[in-house]
Amino acid sequence: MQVRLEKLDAMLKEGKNPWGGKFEKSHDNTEVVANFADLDGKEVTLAGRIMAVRGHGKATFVDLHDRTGKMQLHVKADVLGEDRYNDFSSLDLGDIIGVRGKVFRTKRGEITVQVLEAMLLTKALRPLPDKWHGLKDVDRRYRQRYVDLIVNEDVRDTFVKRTKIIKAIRQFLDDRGYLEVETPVMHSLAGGANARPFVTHHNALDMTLYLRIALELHLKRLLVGGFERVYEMSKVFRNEGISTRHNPEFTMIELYEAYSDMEGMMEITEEMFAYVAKEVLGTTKITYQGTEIDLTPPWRRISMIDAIKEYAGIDLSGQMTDEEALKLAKEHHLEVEPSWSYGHVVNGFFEKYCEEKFIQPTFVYGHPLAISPLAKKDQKDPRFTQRFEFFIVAREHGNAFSELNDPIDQRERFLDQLKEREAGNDEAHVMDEDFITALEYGMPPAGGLGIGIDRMVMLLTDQPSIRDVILFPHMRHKEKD
RNA sequence: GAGCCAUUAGCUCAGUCGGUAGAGCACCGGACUUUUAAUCCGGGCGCCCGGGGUUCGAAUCCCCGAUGGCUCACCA
Repeated sequence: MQVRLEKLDAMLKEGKNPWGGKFEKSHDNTEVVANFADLDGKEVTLAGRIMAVRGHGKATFVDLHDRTGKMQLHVKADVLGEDRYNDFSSLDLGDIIGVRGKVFRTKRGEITVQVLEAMLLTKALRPLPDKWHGLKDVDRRYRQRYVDLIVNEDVRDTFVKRTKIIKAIRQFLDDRGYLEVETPVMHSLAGGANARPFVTHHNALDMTLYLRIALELHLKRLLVGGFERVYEMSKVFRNEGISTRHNPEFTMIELYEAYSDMEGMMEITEEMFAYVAKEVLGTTKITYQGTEIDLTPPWRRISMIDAIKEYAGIDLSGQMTDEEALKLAKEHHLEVEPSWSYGHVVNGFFEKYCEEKFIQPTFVYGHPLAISPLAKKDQKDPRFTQRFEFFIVAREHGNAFSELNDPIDQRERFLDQLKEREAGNDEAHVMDEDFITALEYGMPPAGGLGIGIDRMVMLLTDQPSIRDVILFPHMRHKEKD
């Protein structure tokens, strides 16, 4: 860096501008390669970052990278003249330059641009990481993602794919008549999910606000308002632990469709995954961390009670009291909370014995009422709801239900949640009177679905950690030394 | 929050039994006009994550801390 600062000083003294300005590119690098037949022998202007230099005395080869890829430049003293050749030679790896030159093919067959004119557009003051090993230090890769992106091509590819995935989801829903909307990020009540919120404060109104933990309750208000198909794909925030599958702020899509139900949401889920995989990867058969995953619809469907029967060998289908359920939990060494009822025990067994089994895409439906305060009851067995979660590579990717639209039932469910909260569960839902008022105006029967976008991107880009699909993941504040 | 592991040159990594710090790439100087991890010759490069301790002597052993990774817990 010291040497580069000296070079910068020298340039400034000579009256040269190391920080550039507008530069007209005639082509991107890969366009030159793609259109070589037409461009052979013609002039082009290119711009990008110097990523490799191979000097041969009075001639030099340079790899110039732009957003599309690499182009080899050939720089010769007898073309540029001695002085300007020497100027060029003083450039460093990492510098951003613009060039004008003639397209040709080298003896070795590589399409190359013979440089006729070159100008420095930006001086890089810091040296790049090792050209061969790249940047591996995970801490720095996440904290200084810009460096990661400069040197690690596969990282760039992952984030380009992420954007394509999100675009394909929008396309899929827009084609089905869905309306994309924006609802508030700051809520006076953090509802719609079981999670602890981030808390902030509005000074002028002197009121506590929460960053949203879900999109649910506002989107359902829009169903009341007459938007029959809506979705929002955006950030939500949960004040919880960080892991390879959890980031405190993450991207979620929730969609709601009037006159649909849980089964309609199953169809839309499997079709959406298949559509997106096909658009972005060209296939519905993918590999995740060495395991073949087949996203082709239809996916397996199994009830939660049947799953527990199959994988834990425990039959919870019969009528039983909360005490009996808790006793059963104890016998199987399932850790329980004092506030738990039958429904929590069912969920506990499911999480302990079943979740890890669902490698291939699977809908698990029929969640207990106690853990599903916003879902319609199962008409045949009111202990359960018309709700499903779906699992791929043993990870929950999303959650859906036939939406509860009975305001009287909804009020009771909220009251039950408040009891849980009083019993010590600080993630239980809060009462939202305005939401109940909205339901009282009439919300059409509807199916609703939420999908964790980051996990979906992990799956489709074969990345092991959520931090590999979030450009700037949350990191602990590094202590200043 | 708990356990285990890691942290050494700009980057990727070695460093044996505790004895004055090493390689490749990058960088600097030189040679070289079709190379592509170019090659060849020469050179400089260090708060060994931080702070204590043990020791004649610590990158190395011990303790505390920071940051990261993995696993677990939490979290649908």
